[in-house]
Amino acid sequence: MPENVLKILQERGFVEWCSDPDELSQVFQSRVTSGYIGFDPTADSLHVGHLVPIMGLAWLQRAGHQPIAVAGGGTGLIGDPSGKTKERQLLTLEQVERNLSEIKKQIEHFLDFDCGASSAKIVNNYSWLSKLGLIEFLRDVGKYFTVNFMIARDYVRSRIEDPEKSITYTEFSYILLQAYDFYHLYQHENCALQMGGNDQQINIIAGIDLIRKKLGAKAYGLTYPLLLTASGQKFGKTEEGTVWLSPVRTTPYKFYQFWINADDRDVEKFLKLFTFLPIDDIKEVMSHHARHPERREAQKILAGEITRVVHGDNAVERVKKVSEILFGEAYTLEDLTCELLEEIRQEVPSGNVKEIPSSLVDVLVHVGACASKSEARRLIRSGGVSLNGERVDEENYEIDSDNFLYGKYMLLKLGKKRYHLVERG
RNA sequence: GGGGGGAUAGCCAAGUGGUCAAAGGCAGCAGACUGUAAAUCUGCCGGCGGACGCCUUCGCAGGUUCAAAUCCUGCUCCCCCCA
Repeated sequence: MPENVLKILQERGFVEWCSDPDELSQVFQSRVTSGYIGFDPTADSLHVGHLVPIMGLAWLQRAGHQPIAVAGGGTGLIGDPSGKTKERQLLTLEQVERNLSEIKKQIEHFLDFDCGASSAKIVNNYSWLSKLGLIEFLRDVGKYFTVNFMIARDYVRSRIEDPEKSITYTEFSYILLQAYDFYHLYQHENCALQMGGNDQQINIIAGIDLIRKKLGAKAYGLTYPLLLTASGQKFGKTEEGTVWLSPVRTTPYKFYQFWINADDRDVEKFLKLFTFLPIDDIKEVMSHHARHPERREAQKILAGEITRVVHGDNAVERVKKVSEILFGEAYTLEDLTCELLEEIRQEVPSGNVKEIPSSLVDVLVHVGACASKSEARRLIRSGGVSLNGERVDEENYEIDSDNFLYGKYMLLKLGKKRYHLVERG
């Protein structure tokens, strides 16, 4: 018997808005229900910001319902103007396809595609949107929306009123396509629920309206809260940029570190949103954490759980070990075994250098750790550089063979958290 | 159309002929302290070079001067007031 997943989602902080919570709860309890979320194929990888919707789908499945991930292959060719102040660059068909195949692999880590009635599905809206004729579209979809409704939206109106900005017909039409998606899925996949970020509320409502007007049927919508960190930053960004799920874009080590660095005030929220731990377990973790916040137990569990799902068991073990050494009590040369260095090499920026300059300053520049010699000197002078675990206090430090562990590795630390491994090639 | 004020480094903001690469604040970087935190304290903070030096900056373009962010001329943009 399927469960009322709405209750679970609410408990875990996934629900910002729901079109009809009471009725939707009934539906969840009475039958296996399909719900979908759209993913924009604007990049070849998802990032941590996408984890909320993905986890939402995963919970749906765990409660016995069917998750559908809709890849926006068609809508991605148009571009959602929601929350955007500028016209977007259109993606080419090839770009969209390439991005989609990568994104699909990432989603597959979270969803089961072979478990009977609640098997997950990935569909590409290009497959139906591309077949839609213009006349047909204007008569069968466009007729149901007034321009008055479409320009009432703030971000549309602001772009209409500001002559500097303006909005094209293409982007203006976007909402109708998304509404049509929902309608199509309702008909062909029996999908009665659309979920999305809070900025998607109006687009979802448009779909619900279209289904009601054309089919006289009832569909439901649900939005997730937009995440901000406790310190007011947009969730998912670090100084170095977006935290991606792709190990090519963000190494598993950096990914793990991102979660380890979560603010105490955010940890509980994150554990609920980004792990499958039962609420009671999370409560227990948090009560331990409250007694000894300095141990970062909650962050460690959070980081371990998510990294395991995204990057796998092996990666977690490796990344934990590397983190322990790099951030543990001052490590000594003996700790830096050859195997460990091999692993560190995979997790931090590293470079294979043929001809090693003789001065540390030059190495720092050569390896790309510092932009100029002046910058390198400044960093050394202020005590921010250490070599194989020992601080360098000499501005003109000269490199020699002894600095290379096992004859080939040199571990540089820049500041508190940046590492760079130089490999002699 | 008339009158007044303004444009300074990533941002805010002093400076009104030399001592100005330019006070102060914020942001940023690093160190100490910590929990790989917050707060606090210290140093750095236009660029480059082995810290003296060189190069590029004070809206733009010219000019006066041994010397200009500072004076003069023209231009561009912004704000306020009067019509």
